[in-house]
Amino acid sequence: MPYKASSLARFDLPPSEARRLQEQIPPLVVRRNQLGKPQTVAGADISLEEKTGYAAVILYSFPELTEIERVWCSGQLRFPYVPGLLAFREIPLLLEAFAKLRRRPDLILADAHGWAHPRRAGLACHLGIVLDTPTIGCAKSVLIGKYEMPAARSGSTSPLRDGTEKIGVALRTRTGVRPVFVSCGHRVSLPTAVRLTLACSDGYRIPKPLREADRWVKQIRISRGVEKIQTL
DNA sequence: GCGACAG
DNA sequence: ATCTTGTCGC
Repeated sequence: MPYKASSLARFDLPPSEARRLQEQIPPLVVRRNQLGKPQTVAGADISLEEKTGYAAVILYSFPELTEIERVWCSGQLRFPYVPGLLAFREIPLLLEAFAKLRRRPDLILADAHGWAHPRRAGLACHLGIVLDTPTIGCAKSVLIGKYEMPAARSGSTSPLRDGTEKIGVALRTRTGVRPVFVSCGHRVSLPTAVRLTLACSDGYRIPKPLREADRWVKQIRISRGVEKIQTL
């Protein structure tokens, strides 16, 4: 089943226009639960060498977290890395990877922020809208906002705020280890996003779907790099 | 003007 | 993100 089309699926834009496009996103973002009990969850990540990017998506059953299928693809990244515009750099390749998936995920974990973005239009929100699929933003560091360190215990949270607005949470996914930053992507409320992120965590800081996608895509990048050298 | 800045 | 060895600590 193809993904629903979106007028926001335009990524070959100059940074100034990309920012303008992002302003259209917040009103379209659904930050309440609009997902049933997810039966599957996908982790997506990108690895790069020079301008060539590799994207991988691994689909798991939920809540068992048993792998169902994995896909990857590679291509040239046209957009530079600009803080706040990560979506324009990574989403095109991610879309190619998701298109290869035989089954549509009920939920996607993105290695990026969602609502916790200067214009409330992080990659997780953008991807969720373009794919018309529930998404959660799960980032390893802050892009915008301030927070107090949550209690050391796994499961502890503390709000991530931009001024007076709570835009996400710092979440301990593992006791004694620095937190990850969870924010709404699309069709998932913040409390549910936290609950689902914890449900995808298995004793490591990074939730399993993202950790495994990251590990696999880096491995692909390296082996492909060697392949290239040996061909010369 | 200065510092911050997902991946 | 990626470049990189050893090293501190549970």
